[in-house]
Amino acid sequence: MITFGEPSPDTSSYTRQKHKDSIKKFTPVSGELCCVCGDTASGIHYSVAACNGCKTFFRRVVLENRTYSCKNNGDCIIDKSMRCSCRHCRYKKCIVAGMDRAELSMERRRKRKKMNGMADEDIQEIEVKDPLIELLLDKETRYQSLLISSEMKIHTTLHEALNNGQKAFDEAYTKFAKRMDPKYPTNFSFWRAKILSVLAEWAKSFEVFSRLDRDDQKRLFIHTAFSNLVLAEAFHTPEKYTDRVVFPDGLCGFRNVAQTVASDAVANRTFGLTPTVVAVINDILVPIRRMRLTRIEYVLLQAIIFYDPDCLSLTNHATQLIAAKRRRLLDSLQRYLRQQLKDPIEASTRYAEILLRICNVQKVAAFKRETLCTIETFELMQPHPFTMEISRSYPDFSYF
Amino acid sequence: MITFGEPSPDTSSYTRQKHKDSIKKFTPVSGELCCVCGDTASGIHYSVAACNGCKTFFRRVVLENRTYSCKNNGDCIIDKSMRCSCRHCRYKKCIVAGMDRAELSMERRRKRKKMNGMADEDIQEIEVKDPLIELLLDKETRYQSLLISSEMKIHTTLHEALNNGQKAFDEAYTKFAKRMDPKYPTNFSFWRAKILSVLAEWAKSFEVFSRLDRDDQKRLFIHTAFSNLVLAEAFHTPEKYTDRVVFPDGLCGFRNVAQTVASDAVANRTFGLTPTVVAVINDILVPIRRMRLTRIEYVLLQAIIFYDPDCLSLTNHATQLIAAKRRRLLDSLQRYLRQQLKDPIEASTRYAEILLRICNVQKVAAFKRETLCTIETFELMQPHPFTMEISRSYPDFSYF
DNA sequence: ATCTGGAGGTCAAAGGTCGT
DNA sequence: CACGACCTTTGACCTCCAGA
Repeated sequence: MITFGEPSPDTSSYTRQKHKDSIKKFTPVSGELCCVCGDTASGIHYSVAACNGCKTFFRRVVLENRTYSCKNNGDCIIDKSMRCSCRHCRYKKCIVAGMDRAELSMERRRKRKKMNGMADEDIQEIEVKDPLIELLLDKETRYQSLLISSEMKIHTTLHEALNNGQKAFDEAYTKFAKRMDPKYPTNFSFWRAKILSVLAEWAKSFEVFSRLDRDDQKRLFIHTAFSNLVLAEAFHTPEKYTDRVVFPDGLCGFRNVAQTVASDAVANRTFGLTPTVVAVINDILVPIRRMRLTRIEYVLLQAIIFYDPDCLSLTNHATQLIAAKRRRLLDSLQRYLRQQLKDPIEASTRYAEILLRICNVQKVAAFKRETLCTIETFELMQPHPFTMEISRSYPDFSYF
Repeated sequence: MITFGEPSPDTSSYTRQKHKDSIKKFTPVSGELCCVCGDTASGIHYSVAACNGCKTFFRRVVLENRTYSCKNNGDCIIDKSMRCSCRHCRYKKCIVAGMDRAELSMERRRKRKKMNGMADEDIQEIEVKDPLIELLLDKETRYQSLLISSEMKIHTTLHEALNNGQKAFDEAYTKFAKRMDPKYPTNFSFWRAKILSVLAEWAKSFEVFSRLDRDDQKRLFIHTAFSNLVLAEAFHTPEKYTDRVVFPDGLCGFRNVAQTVASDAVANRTFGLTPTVVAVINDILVPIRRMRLTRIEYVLLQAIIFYDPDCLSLTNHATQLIAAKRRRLLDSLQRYLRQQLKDPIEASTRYAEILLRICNVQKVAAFKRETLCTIETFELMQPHPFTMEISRSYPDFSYF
C-alpha cells in the first residue's frame, strides 16, 4: 500500500537548499559539514569532510594543474552559495581546510577514521516539553533571585565579570537567597550596573557561551548587553504599569514627557536629550505589553537577542557556534508558538511580531549607550564604571 | 563513446538549484529525511523517502533474501551514525517505515520514465498570484528604469520630492525610457542622492502613502529612507560580486579593508571611520547573498522596512495605516514562503531569517547617516543636499 | 568470504565567451 | 548592448575497489 499522502512536488531552487539546512539542524552530527563551503558534506574526501562540489573541484584543480588568481584581495568568502565565485580562494580554502593532494595519486591506504565516539547526539524525539525553554525559564528565575539578592555584587570590570567563575548562577537558590534591604538606597545607575552584572552571570551560565574564547565572550556581551538591559527593564516592570519603568525595589522612571517624544518633534528638540527611560517605555514596554509578551516568549527573545551572529569582530568559530545556537532558539520559539496557537498562520504572525521587537530593542540600547556617554562626557552624572565600560567599549566592536 | 548502456535512464531527479522560473523538470521528491535513518533522503525509494544507504541496503537484503538476527533486543536505534550497527533492526525499520518489496520487481523492468515528466506533473505549477507581490514587482521594475534614466532628476529637497506629483513612477516605462549616458561621470554622492530620489517616487506610488498627511509622509520617509538605500545598494549589486557594491553604471565601492572590520577591532580604531561601504557589504550584501534572498522576498522586505509603525512622531492615524499595511505585507510574505517551501516549519524559519535582516539594515543605515553628518561637519566632502536633508532630519523624528 | 564508504568517472545543465 | 552558437565548469549520481 502506497502512501500518496505527500505530493511533495516542486524543487524551486532554494527549497531544496532549505531542506538540507533543516536536516542539518536536526541531525547535528559532527563532520557532516563541508570544511570548505559549509554545505552538507558527502563524506570524507582527501582527508576532510567535504561536499561533492568541493571534492570534485579539488580533484580537477590538482589533476589538471590549474592555477587561478583572485580578482579581489584573496579574502573572498567561500560558502555554500558563493563557492563558485572565486576559484583561487576556493582552492586556497581547500588547502587550508586540510585537503591532501597525496590522497589523489594512487594512494590507497585507508586511514582508519573515526568510527567511535558518536554516542552523544542521539535521538531527538518530539516532546511536548522543550528542554531549552525549561532551561531558559530556570535561568530567568535565577536571574530574578540574583537581582534582588544582597549577596550578588556588582562587577567592576567586564574582565572580572567573565573571569569570576560561574558560581553565582549555580548557587542562585542558596547562597544568594538573602534579599536586599528594602531600605537600601538605590538609583538608576545602581540598577543598570546590577542588571548588567546579573546578565553577565546569566550569559556565563550558558554552555555555548562558556565554549567561546574570552575575547569572543567579551565582544558578544558588549554587543548585546544593553539590548538585554533595556528589554529586561521593560519586561520586569509590573504589568499594571505602562507609563513607567519600575525596578525591583520600587524605584521608578516615569514617562512624564512621553507625549513630547511620541508626537511633537519640536518640543523634543526643545527639551534636549530625551530621557532614555522614555525610549524604553514607548518603544519597548508599551509594545510588549500591548502584544502581551509571555514569560516564555520573553526568555526566548532575550536569548535570541544575545546569540547574535551579526555581532562583528567575532572569530569564525564563535560566529558559527552563535548562529547555531540562535537557530536552535528560533526553532524552539517557532515550535512553542505553533503548539500554543494551533493555527500555523497565526503562529507565524506572532513569531514575526516577536522578532520584529528586536529592531527597537537594539535602537533603544544604542540610544542608551549614546546617552550615557554623553552625560558622562559633560559630567552631568557619574554612571557606574561597569556600565560605562560596556557602553564605551561597544564602538570598538561595532559600527554604532 | 562511453554511454553505459543501462544506467542512463536517469531519474536523476536532482537538478541544479538556481533559477526558479522556467523550471519544468519533474519533481525531485523534496523528501527531506530518510524514514529509516534520518539521513538526507536522496529521493523516494521503494515508496518512502530514503537515503542512498538505506535504499541500497533494502535492495540487497530483498534481492538476496538475506536474514539477520539482532544481538540485542531487536530495538536497536537506527540513525545516521549507527545504521550499520545492526542489520536486523535496520531492515525491520525499513519495513516499518513502509518500504515496499513489490517496487523491486518493477525496478527490474527499467522502464523509460522520460515521458511522464511532462504529462501530468506539469500541473504542479499552479501558482497563486498575489496581487500585492505583483504590484511590488512592478514597482521594482519601475524603480530600476528610473534609476538608470537620464530623465529622472535628483530632487533637491524632500518638500519638493513629495510635492512633485507622482508622475515619475506612472511614466517609468515611457517618459523615462532614455538611459543615462554611460560616459556620464558619477560618484557615490550622485548615486546616494539618485537612489533616495527614486525611493521617494517609489514611496509616493503607494496608495497608502498618498493617504498620509504630508508631515507623516515626511517622517516616514526620513525614518526609513537610508535603510532602503543601503538595502537597495546591496541587493542590486550583481550577484557575482560579494566584495563590492556596484552601482548601475558600474561604479564600484570595494571592501578593501574588509578583514580589518570583520575581525580586528584595534586596526579598526586605527583606521578611524570604517567606510560605510564595508558595512553595507559585510552586514547586508554578504548575508543576503548567502541566504539567496530572492527578488520577491526583496521587494517585500523593502516594503516591510518602509511601513514601520515604530517610526516615532507619527500621528495615530498614520501609525494605524502603516501598521495595517505592514501586517498585509507580512502576511503576503508569509503566504508566499509557505507556498514556496511547502513545509510550514521551513517557511517559518526563512520568514524569521528574512525579518531578522531588518536589524542590520537599520544599523547600517544609522551608521551611514552618522558618517555622512561627520564627513560633512569636517568638510571632508560635500554630499548632495537632498541626501543631507534626509540624513540631518532623522534625529528630529527619532532617537538615533 | 561480505559489506561499506571513499576514490575516480560521467554528463546534463549551468555559466562564460565571442563574433555578428 | 542583444542574440545565440559554442566552450568550460559544476556537482549529483554512478561504478569500482581497497580495507574492515
